[in-house]
Amino acid sequence: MTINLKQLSKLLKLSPTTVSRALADYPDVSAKTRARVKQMAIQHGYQPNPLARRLQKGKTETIGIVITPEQNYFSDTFFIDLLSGISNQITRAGYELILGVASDEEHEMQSMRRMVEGKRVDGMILTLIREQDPRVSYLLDRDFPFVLYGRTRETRPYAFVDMDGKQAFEKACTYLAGLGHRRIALLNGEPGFMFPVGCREGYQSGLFLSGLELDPDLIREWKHKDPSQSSYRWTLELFKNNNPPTAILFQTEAVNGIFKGLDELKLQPGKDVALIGYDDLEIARIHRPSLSVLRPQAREAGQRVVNILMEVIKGEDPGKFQEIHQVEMVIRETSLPPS
Amino acid sequence: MTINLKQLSKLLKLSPTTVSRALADYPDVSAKTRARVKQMAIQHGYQPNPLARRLQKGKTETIGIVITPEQNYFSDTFFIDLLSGISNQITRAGYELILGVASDEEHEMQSMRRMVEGKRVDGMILTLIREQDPRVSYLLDRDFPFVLYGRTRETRPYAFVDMDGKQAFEKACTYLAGLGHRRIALLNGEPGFMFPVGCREGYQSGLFLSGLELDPDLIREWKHKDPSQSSYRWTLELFKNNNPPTAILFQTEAVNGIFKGLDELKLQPGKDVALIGYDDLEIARIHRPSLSVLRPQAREAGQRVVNILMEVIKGEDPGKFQEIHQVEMVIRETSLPPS
DNA sequence: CACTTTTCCCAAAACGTTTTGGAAAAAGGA
DNA sequence: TCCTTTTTCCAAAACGTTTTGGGAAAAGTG
Repeated sequence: MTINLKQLSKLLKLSPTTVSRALADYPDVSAKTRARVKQMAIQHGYQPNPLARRLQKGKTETIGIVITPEQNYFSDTFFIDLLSGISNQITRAGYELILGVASDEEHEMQSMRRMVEGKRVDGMILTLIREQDPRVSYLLDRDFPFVLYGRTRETRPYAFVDMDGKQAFEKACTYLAGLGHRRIALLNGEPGFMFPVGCREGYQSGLFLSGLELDPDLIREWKHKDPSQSSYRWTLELFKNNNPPTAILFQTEAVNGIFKGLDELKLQPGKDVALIGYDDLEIARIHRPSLSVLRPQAREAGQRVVNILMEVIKGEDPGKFQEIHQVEMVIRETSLPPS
Repeated sequence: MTINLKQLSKLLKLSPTTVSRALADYPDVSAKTRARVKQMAIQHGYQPNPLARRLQKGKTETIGIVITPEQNYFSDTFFIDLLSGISNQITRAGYELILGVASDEEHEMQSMRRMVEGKRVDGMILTLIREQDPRVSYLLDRDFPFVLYGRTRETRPYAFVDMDGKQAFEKACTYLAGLGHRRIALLNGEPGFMFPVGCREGYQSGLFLSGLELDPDLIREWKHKDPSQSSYRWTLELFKNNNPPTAILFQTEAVNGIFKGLDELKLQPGKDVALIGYDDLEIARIHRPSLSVLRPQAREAGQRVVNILMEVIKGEDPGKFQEIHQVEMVIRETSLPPS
């Protein structure tokens, strides 16, 4: 059915060497034969066998990524957008994306080690980064190429693409303060992960810039394993306060719980309590009133991650690639002045 | 760093042949040397280079899958559960899962062709199957191994694992009728896909078994691209009926729109309208009242898909593998008798 | 014309396995 | 003991590429 290099070269009455080099645009094959080779290759639908090529080149032409189901990041459009950017860029480079699905931290590490130590990939992409992330130290220790989507606490240089969560939350916070809100709550992601750290920094800095004082009673953290339930409980909690918030900042993942809590408290989202979420999930656009959000460009970030990883694989210094992307704020209907 | 077969055999003062055969448990190597070889292999952490092995064996040891972002199947736990079952089973077989992300039908096909014609995979897994699915005919035409999660209209024999959507909806329908509901609506998935076909059949058969008549006004279809919005509109529509439903069957993906519609109509889910959804998504468990659902076992299905695919790759007749899995019904709080 | 340079092509080696087809050594049978 | 069978090992080939290291022919130079 499919033709290989030897057969193609026989057809052309050339050596496999020349055919290979013609297809790879080496200068030491004449323009005429190159054209002839390429034409014949197309005509017979020749494609070099990837396995043979990779073996010879000593490269797997493959990138690995491991996801975890608990990772509610997977919910809705955000993660799939990131993955889409990653996948498309990898395909464009002629590479492959191999996927591991791990049920917990231990299997996550195990899956990654299989890829790395089994010589199954040239590089790794990591998401949902923890403050202390064993995956990062593992890869740094053996000098294996990788790029983080996110950041971690690590002094050695490494490559990452991250969203500017700090600046985003600062922007949202000062925006709300500018509308007259003085009691702004933060329903943040779970500690241990790196992302909530930036959110909190931005929140604090936003309060400070607006001349507001930080009240620890207005900060709560929901659980990754169970965003809706935990955020529901914390919402009720927040309003037990005798000086309750008039606005809440949060990750959109937690929105169902918040809506539910507010509903139970007979508070109308947007009207009685201003809301701004991080991530523009479907529910944010659908809901009435529609939810104001901070919108990271996941697709673009995914593409950058891959481009950077390719450079790192080529041997570039990972420390050179540390990108922090701006996050846009989309004002919809849940960010009005306090009533 | 890592050792290869030649180096290992030198260490053992054996030929590469013998070492290779010892590790593969061939009977023509003595128990003693086999033990010696294995011990040394473990000690040095030897792992055969997958590229070399695959090239020699003429197998990629790789399975491909292509997903699309619109595929709101991706939402929440369902699809990730399926993927998790697939991934784990593939890993167990020493294989790899490569992932394509395609933005539309055309790119979906393109991505699959790259995998198949580029000799990048030994088999394909297909999800979100359409009634007429060009992917299926493509693969059948070139006799390439594949397994469907779902079914399609195709006379040639092929392997699939599917959920018994028909039986599930029949069960839900008769259950509701048994409670006294006489006006049961179906908010079904988009035509063109295969899945809603079974749902509708089950719905009709359930009505029939309960001695109820089918009213076309009680059947509506939401759009894949926009489940919430379209189901919201259809919910409002359903209750404009001068003989409105007292119960709705639907796919849980569409639940947000339904809740919203009912809310606007001042109807309480579970109390004024009974609801049973297909798929046990997080929202179904979280919501108060909690949603009664039909629960497919996605993880198990994923594992079966892989096991079957392995058989088909070995050359077994695909027609032998056609599995329809039972779907369990979970009664929670939204399936009460009519008020 | 004789020499050097450039252009164009190729044979052979290499990548790291597994498989094929023996062959030597040991064991069994008479 | 001699012949046959079984056990245990291995050299060489193969998988399909790319790279290495030339080498012959053509073109340029004086």
